[in-house]
Amino acid sequence: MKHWLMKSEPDTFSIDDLAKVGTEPWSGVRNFQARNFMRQMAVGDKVFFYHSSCAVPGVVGIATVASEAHPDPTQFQRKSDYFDEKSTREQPRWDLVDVAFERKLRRTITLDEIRQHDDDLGDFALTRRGNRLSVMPVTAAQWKRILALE
DNA sequence: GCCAACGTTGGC
DNA sequence: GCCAACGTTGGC
Repeated sequence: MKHWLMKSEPDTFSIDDLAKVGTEPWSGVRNFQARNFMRQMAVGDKVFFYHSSCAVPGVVGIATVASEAHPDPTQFQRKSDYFDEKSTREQPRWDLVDVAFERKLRRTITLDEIRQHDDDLGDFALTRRGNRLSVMPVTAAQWKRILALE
């Protein structure tokens, strides 16, 4: 089983939104590296749900991967913000996975806190300078250490 | 294949 | 709202 971190802006889609719907197709990823990570996901993988672009950025919950990667339907929808004219049904460019709610953390493990533990965490995409990836891998050791902060 | 211009992300 | 950093695009 692998571990991941997925970012979401709480104004758009928060952990409470995920709790409400239960399962959400993670549409709208339009970055090749992030897409490739989703292609590596398997059902049952654990996901840190991370709130970005907000007052207190950080890990707010845990989700699980609920489907293999499959084509993101929004890439075909002309009216969608995520429409991609280079995508065809035969050769879609963008995939998504379904993400299922598992639980909210008892408190937010803030980005600030995670940074303070950089030495224990080793190389971590989230705190790498200039990182903008919205989907990234987390090692088992990083998962354990971050969760221990809860 | 280089690289400037542009758009986006995301912390602050 | 600012801006650093980065990915993508497109001209050459």
